[in-house]
Amino acid sequence: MSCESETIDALRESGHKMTPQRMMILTSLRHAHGHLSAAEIFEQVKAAYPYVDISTVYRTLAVLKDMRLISETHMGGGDATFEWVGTERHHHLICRKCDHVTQIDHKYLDKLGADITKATGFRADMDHFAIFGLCAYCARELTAN
Amino acid sequence: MSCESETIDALRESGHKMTPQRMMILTSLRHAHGHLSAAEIFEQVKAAYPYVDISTVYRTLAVLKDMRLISETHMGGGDATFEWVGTERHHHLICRKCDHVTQIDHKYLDKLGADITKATGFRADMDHFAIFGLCAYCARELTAN
DNA sequence: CTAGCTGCAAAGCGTTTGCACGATG
DNA sequence: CATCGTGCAAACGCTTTGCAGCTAG
Repeated sequence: MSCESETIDALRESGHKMTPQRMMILTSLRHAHGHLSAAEIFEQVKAAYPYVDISTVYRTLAVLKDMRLISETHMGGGDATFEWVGTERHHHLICRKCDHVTQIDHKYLDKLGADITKATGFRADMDHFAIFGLCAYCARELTAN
Repeated sequence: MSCESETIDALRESGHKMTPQRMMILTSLRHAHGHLSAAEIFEQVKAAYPYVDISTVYRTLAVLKDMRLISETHMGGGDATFEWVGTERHHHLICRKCDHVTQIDHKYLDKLGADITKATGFRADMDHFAIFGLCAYCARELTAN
């Protein structure tokens, strides 16, 4: 798995150790195209390494989040989801009626971030956004009534 | 408290009953300028009506949220916050370093909502947004290092 | 009168923490 | 060999739910 080497180096340089558990959590997040809950990561890792504990997953996620290698998002449901901060950024549109999730391109939010910084000096994290609303289908159905 | 009358009517028309508890939760939310957690609402209501239960607060908040009279936002900390959906909409900028919260005007997000609808048909709830990032002060401090 | 609301108590859920052992660098 | 990470188990805090009695319309 040499494709993870720069991540491993980043961890080491910030004083963290590399363990098989962390390796697998890392791989799980990198190979997942989309967001994973802590429980989903736990299941994936456990498939290959049955003795991992959910607390190890949470602890590793906290480290990775601090290093800003992953992002955490609360999508309305009880649990948080985590996602690798890759190059192609995207954002989620979550329907509050049917819970369907679609994605939108980063370009829609890019300008917003720039505007906010210009106006207030605040540097918004524009990695990963969860926007709630009504999807096209549910909106149509609701106005029909 | 005749200033709440249109809200009461709205509740009645959607088949809900008006109770003293709901009245106070409603008042608490309307008079609060800003966001309140369920626990904060609970405390406020309990001050005037000591026998309320926290579960009543949650149940009422669920009803109000369904009717879109209030909005729910997860601001990073463990608990959700609720806010009256008034006329002047605003959004929160939350610093991930110092946890300082500032507000921005609705106009910055208005166009974003319109763009998203045009592109995807998704009707975004642009009532209340929580945007994470670095505030001007922390951003300056971080780049200085 | 009857659907809906309340208080109470208990459970549920995702998440966090204390501890002693084991692994990493 | 010192430090950091792990598994285990238990605790945690916010939120939800079942139930019997009460209340609004």
